Amino acid sequence: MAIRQSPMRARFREQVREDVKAVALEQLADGGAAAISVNAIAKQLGVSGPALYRYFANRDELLGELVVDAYHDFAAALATEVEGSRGNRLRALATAWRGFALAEPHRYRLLFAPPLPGYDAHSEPLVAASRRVMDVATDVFGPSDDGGTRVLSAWARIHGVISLELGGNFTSMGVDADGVFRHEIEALVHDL
Amino acid sequence: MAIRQSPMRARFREQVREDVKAVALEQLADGGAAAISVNAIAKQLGVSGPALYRYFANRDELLGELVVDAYHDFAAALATEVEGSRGNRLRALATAWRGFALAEPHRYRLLFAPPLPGYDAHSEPLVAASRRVMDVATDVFGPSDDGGTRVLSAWARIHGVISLELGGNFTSMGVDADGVFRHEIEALVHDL
DNA sequence: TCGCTTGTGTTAGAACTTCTAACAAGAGAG
DNA sequence: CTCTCTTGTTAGAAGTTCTAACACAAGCGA
Repeated sequence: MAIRQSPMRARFREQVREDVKAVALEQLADGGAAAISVNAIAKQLGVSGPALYRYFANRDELLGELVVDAYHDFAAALATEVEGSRGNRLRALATAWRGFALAEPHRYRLLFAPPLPGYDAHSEPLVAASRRVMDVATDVFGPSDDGGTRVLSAWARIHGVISLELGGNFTSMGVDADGVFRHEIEALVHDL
Repeated sequence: MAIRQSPMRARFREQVREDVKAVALEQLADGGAAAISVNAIAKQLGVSGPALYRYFANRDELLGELVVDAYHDFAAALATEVEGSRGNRLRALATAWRGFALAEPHRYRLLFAPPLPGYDAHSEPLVAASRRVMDVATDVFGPSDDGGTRVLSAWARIHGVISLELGGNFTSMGVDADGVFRHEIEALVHDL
């Protein structure tokens, strides 16, 4: 089955897949990854349950595609912000980074706290997708002479504050998240 | 119902709750939070399904207790390591931190990437539990004169590398996690 | 135009899940 | 001994993912 020679069919399939993912993103936005239900998506699209299994092998495949998409959008957001920046590019990178994380926290979590039980961070499309983010970062920090340690260190520092902010660890102890983030970024800029 | 005057009864209840949580931790260890099933726990304990709802109002309450317990154990692990340290206490803190995260990654994730849909990071017991971790950190970094920014900054940096390591972002791009962590810690020590 | 293949939808249902309701039976207190 | 409180049971509702079997429409070849 599924030789799928007709380009019309292929286009249609792709369209349906996009629709499914769009609804899944809505469910992700309010409720998190656990709230994504194949059944509910089908109902909202006006089709009935198992129809969607013609387009996705299973729920995990759908989730996996959301992760890859999120990586792409994240990388794109970083790239456009960095390229359109007139001032310090590191500051631009960090700002865009946090902007994405705060605008779509559940989607950001998808990248760094994968909820998939049998999640494999080394799978081909995932590594390729995450490399795009690395490329943007490497572009900002210059070619890595130390095997990427400097880039990853900066990555870790940016992600660290944001991760705590998303977890609510700042507001729960009455600390100004904005202030901590700015402080951290200035320290980062200073160190480079 | 449930005046629960008898201390024997109370002890028995507490014992059962501990047993339930112990099995839940097994399921958490292999499979993550999503793999925790009330039904499966009951089966493994030799009782049948809904019996456990006499001890936990629902699955979320059980998950919530696991989070609080994890916070306590995490704080305790940090405290004993820091106190028993002869050398640099910051290094000891960071080492213990990473040790806990690598030994029980799913449990660590429970702390910083809560999987509960209606998760409230500001709930009383949660804030209290996380404050214990803060106390240990504050003890290492000295009294906070800047509203805790310095402590949280260090917290963010330590958590940042570990979070990326747990996510597989290092190995997937062929970077030595050990090296990045050591580099980050030395930088942190140097900055203070 | 006839028929055949391919794709896509349907419903039925298996095997799970959480969780409620009703009931049975044991333990402790008076 | 009795009465109440607590804890277990089974039945079942409502939900989930996902498979199997079936129906139907579209497009292509003869």
